[in-house]
Amino acid sequence: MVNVKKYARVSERYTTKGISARTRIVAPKQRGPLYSRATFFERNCPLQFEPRDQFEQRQKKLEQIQALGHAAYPHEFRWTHTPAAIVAEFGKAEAAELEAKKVEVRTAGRIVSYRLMGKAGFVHLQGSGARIQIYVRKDVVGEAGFALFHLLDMGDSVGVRGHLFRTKTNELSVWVEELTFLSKAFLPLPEKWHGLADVEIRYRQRYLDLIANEKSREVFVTRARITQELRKFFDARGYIEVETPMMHPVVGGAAARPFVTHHNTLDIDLFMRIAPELYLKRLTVGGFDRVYEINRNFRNEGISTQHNPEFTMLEFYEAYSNYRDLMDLNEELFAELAKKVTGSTVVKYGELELNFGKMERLSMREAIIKYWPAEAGAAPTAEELAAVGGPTRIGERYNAWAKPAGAPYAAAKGVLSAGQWIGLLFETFAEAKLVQPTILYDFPTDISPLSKQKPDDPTLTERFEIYVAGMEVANGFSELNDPAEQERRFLAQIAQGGDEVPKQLDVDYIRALAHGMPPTAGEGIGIDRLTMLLTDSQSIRDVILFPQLRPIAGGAEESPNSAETA
RNA sequence: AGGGGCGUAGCUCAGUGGUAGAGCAGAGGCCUUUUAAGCCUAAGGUCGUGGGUUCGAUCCCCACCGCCCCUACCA
Repeated sequence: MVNVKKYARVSERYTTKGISARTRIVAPKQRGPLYSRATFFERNCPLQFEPRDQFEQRQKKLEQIQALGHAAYPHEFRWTHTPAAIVAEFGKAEAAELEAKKVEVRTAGRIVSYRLMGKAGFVHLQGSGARIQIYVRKDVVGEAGFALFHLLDMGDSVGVRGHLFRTKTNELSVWVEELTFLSKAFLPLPEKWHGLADVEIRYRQRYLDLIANEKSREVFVTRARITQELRKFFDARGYIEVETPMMHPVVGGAAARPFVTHHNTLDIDLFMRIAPELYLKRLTVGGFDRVYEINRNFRNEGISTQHNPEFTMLEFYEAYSNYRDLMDLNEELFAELAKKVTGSTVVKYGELELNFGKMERLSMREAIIKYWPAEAGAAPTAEELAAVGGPTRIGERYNAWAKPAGAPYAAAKGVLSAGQWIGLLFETFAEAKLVQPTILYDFPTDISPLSKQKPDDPTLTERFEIYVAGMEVANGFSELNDPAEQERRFLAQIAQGGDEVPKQLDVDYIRALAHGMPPTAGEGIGIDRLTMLLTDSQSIRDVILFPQLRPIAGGAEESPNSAETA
């Protein structure tokens, strides 16, 4: 709980009532102890943030800046160079050259270091992802300009006009002739050389993370480049990008628990989508032969370093192709993407070096044979895995060893079909072994309700997944386009029951298939995980700007009247 | 959900069963080429919360809360 009495006492000392209405700030709610309501005498800035002493102090400084004749919140600053542009253009220019040219620049940024030395001072401005030092002298900017300089704090935004030079220590700097106040920071920046280390604040107040941690900024710039390159890749191949509904009357397209929401006027429950798949395939029926969507999916499941309740997926569909065509396309896509984004097809990921230049291909049955633990006895053969009742026997044989040995146990929920056993065995001991980019193909039909069966073996489908660093990053298949078979599989799923399975038949999807869908291959790629791999991030929260976190206990619900009623 | 770790000044961290420590940030002063600028002064803490043991708890014990990691479901 907020210590109301303490704040009330402080408030009497530092009243902010002289500040004009225009200086009000609108700020996000924070955890309880970090903010409170102003007292009756401080209506101009109703929310008070911690640290209070600086919050008050800096508001007073803004008043003084206004008293010097500056606007509290100027509307623009015309610049000629961003800090990054100065560094890029003149980073190598020598002192004599700069002196001769006397390059005039106007640039702006946020103050990230501030060193005042009597009648002069040095400041670093951060903007456009770079830093440029500025040098402010009293005898150059004048009495009024230097008074303004005195009232600046770390975190403030300023603009400067001046020329470039190099200091004694040879740092490229702006010799400031005119200083323009742009915006006041009432709250301090994160600590200056440890930066912002508190991961919770990094996620909750991402803006601070982006200011303080260059690595974090780079991750999100890279993320933007990834989606940009993906769009280029598909656009160049004749695809069109679409947006399909995020609110679905019937869940489908994946096995996952949905979020439920409600539409008031229609008075119906809607499901936040768990996959765009069924809508995108309706579009291939409609004649969009090559179509993709990059957007959010929502799954009401666990949160972990690899799972966020909302995550971004690229899904794409290509008519007249099959899953082999997609495998080839993926090899090209991953290699090209890695190269364009990181500069190399070999990418560092933690302790690993991932080679996107080449993808191993392995069928699911081969993976089980290959990664079968040697201690568990002789590995099963391909014939055993294909035999009637084979997978069940193999699963029981594995578990008979795993349980006493303390190895990962293949915990079957209820009675599993042969295909379910294959999938379970793969996940139990093989999946985590797929470190280098691997295309794992030929999934059992039982666990692939939307994939087309193999012509020579109806127990298997033409489906593959891509694994990297033990993580599933993509899932694609030759799309099942036989409406009768699709209906049979949906009904089998519904009969199977369980939270993760659709409970309702998507009749319109079957009808769409009944209008005839060309042979089509489709795939989904997890953009968050892909970004993790290409930015060397170990947690999905490091690649999602505002990851879902547990709400702050008490804080957000703090009574607006608590200070007044205390 | 189960197991492990962490929680001390605004930040990063020391520390002790007997009145709480540093650096940085913030305030005041000096300083016209600094860059972790420097020097001087003062200020800043319900040691996560609640119980218990004790003459006395920030420290020991218990519970709870929050965050992180691992495992389970999942992409």
